[in-house]
Amino acid sequence: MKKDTTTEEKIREAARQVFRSKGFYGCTSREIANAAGENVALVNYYFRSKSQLFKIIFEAAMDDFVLSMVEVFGSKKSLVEKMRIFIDLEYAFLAKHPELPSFILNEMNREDGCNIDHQKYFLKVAETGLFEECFKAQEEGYMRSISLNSIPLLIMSNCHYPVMAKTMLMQLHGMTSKEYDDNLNIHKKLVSDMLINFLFPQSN
Amino acid sequence: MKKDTTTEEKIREAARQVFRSKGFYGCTSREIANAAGENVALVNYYFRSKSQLFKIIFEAAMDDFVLSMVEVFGSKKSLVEKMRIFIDLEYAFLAKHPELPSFILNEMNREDGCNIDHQKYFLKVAETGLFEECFKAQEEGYMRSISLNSIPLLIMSNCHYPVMAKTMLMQLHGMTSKEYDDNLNIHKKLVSDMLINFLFPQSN
DNA sequence: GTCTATATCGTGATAGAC
DNA sequence: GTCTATCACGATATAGAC
Repeated sequence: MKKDTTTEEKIREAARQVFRSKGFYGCTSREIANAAGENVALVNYYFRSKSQLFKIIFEAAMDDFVLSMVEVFGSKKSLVEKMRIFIDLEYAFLAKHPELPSFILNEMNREDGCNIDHQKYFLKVAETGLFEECFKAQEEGYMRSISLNSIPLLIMSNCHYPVMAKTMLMQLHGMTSKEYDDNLNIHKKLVSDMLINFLFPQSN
Repeated sequence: MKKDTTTEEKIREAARQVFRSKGFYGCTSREIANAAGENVALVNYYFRSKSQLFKIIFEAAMDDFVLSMVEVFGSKKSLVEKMRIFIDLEYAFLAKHPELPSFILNEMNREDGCNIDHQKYFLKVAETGLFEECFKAQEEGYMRSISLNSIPLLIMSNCHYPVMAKTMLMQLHGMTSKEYDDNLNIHKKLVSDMLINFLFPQSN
């Protein structure tokens, strides 16, 4: 079924998994090679260096990271609908990629940030017209008049943080992983209601 | 003015600063020694190893982390008042220690988590009686009946994430550090209003 | 393309002079 | 207590045989 995955693909996939869960400094080239079932020489043969390989993985992660935002907000639904759908999709997406928000934030904060042009990714979000649409809705009194900067921040805070803090929350409440997952589902509904009610007051 | 800070204190303070901003794997013993204006031998003379030193710094960070929660929620005010005060104090606290939430979450997620008993810190939060008080308020219809697990999560999401995501937000909106700080202040008010309105519906 | 062997460097930690 | 010198190890990266 797996078909003929090439050595290069095996290494890339292993790097993806290892880098995302441990970060650039948290792992070694050998660890990636082993995870791929290969040796270190091949890692450098295909990708020249650990840094180069990381850069590829990070950029792919940024693509994943902004893709879900862009897809939903670029669609033709009403703003409230988009918001609800986005939160739902984002929770589903993060259930599959729980390490992504921490990975992105941490690696963006590294001094030695790999010379990556982060900004181009965020331009994609702006290009969906999300901000213009919110501004218009605010003019019409349909949406609460708050800073446009606060809107994505409210959404991301309430979608990303809950998955980033999994370990801490399990300790705080003495939960198992299963119990945490159940709670996350309940929490999602709250977040959705709270944000919609706050951002679109008359939609009660 | 600085009085006689001992060598040991200088190293501890340097370690605190470096570990918090870069994490355990993100820095070296020599880097800490240099930051303290001393050499590596002294680091190990006073603290035996990098791991031992880290453990001390991490535990102090956990104290800081839960202290603000415990202080406010252990006080004698009404629940709504506590909530508003807590959010205010938390934003002020995080303005001084913006690296703390990322540091705690990241280091707790390390496999090699230094044999630290995290749980005892979170017991302190539970011991304030916060959860019982919320439960009682819910019984009385004063507070929205949501899972007790979701309450601290809503608060932390909206207090911690905004400071953790500083770099990303600056890129997303093309802001300077100063502009980010101004926005954060505006955001704090929104968060406060949103959470209070959601958790205590009749307090409008 | 793939492997073994190796060069080079930086790291944590310590020995030993003062 | 403090420093210099050094050890032992593991890291990235590459040379060179196959």
